[in-house]
Amino acid sequence: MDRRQKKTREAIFNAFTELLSKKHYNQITVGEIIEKADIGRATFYAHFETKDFLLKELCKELFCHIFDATEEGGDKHQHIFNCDAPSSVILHLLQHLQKNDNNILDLLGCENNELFLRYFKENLKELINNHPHLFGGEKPRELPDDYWSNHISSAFVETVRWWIHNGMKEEPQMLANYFYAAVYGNKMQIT
Amino acid sequence: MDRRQKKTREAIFNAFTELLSKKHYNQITVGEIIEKADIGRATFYAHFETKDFLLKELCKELFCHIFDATEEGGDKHQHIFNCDAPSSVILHLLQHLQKNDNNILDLLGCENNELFLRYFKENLKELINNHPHLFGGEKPRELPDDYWSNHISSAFVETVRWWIHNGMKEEPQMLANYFYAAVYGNKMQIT
DNA sequence: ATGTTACCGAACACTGTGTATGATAACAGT
DNA sequence: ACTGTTATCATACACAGTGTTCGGTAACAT
Repeated sequence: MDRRQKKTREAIFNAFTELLSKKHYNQITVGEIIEKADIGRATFYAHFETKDFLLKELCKELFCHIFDATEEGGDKHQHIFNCDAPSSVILHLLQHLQKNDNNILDLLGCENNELFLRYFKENLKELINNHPHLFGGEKPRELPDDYWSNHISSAFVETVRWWIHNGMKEEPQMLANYFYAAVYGNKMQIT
Repeated sequence: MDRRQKKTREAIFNAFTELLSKKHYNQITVGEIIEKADIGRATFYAHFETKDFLLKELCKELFCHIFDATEEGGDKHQHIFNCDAPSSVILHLLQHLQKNDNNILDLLGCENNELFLRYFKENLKELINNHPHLFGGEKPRELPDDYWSNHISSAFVETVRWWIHNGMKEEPQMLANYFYAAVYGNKMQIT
């Protein structure tokens, strides 16, 4: 990719991220973005069709980043999906969030968090559908698969939301325990 | 309240609701609303400061309607909060939704459902905080109160979301069982 | 050296917002 | 029935934001 393209794309993302952490998405104008990114108006529209597309691209990059970095130098995608201890996947995710790479927390903590959490949940649900034991635990017999994957993916996202909303005082370890206690009725403990 | 005011307010709500069921909130313009409601532009702004305020008012009315109508001629607010069988509260709510008073389902089913479910969840959570046994069941000891109320209110809203998204094929009775199985690990059954 | 491509800046048409005005008609109280 | 109040209307308006166009310039790849 052309060095210039990469540069402006980066500049747009940075400006957009910074603005998102300060004000609500709806109130951010393209004018503000290009001013902060210091690029021309036409250039912005050459990269992104609309503000909505920019947001979607940002979400995609963030989500990919989270799941790529979760495997810290391990055997690539195998690590997270076919992990020996599925119960530690959630721990990995939470620890990764805590490190705040890419300023993800700024975005999850601000008033725009709905935007990202929604996107996050949808992808998470899909992952769970493809890898039912991603988070370990057993589904109660009488529940439809889809209901259950929806339930645990929302439970996870809601755990994160609660965590952030309360100032992230708890350690990831504790959070993971909360999650398992709420979802699996305390039948599983992380050690 | 002046008969004229009531009329235009009603007209605005109806027009807005109809538009919401057809297109996304962000793409609805004040112009469309006043045209469908057949009122003057200035009149709209005499009632609602902005489109956002209109939405908030609509949410408020819907939520109040749901919780008022849940007690069907009973002993007023006592009925829902101090119910003999707390496990039937959720059943009441689901049955009420199924009846689709006020076209609530149109709004929950359309692409704007995020808007309403979010509002619904927040109020539900507050209710649960004030009436911990609204849905019955026991909280696992080690969980903070707030985490738990957040968990079950989201679980309920997510149940409704799943139901709607899947065409509402299940009976409220079945849905309630799903909810209790997921949240309380099947320790409680509605009879 | 040359052709390609990204960027700039400025201008532009267009859509939507929220406000102001003066006239009209429905309302409420006496 | 009379009167003052108030909600509504139609129109016009200033303003902000969107997305496009175009000719010129500089960075890029070969």
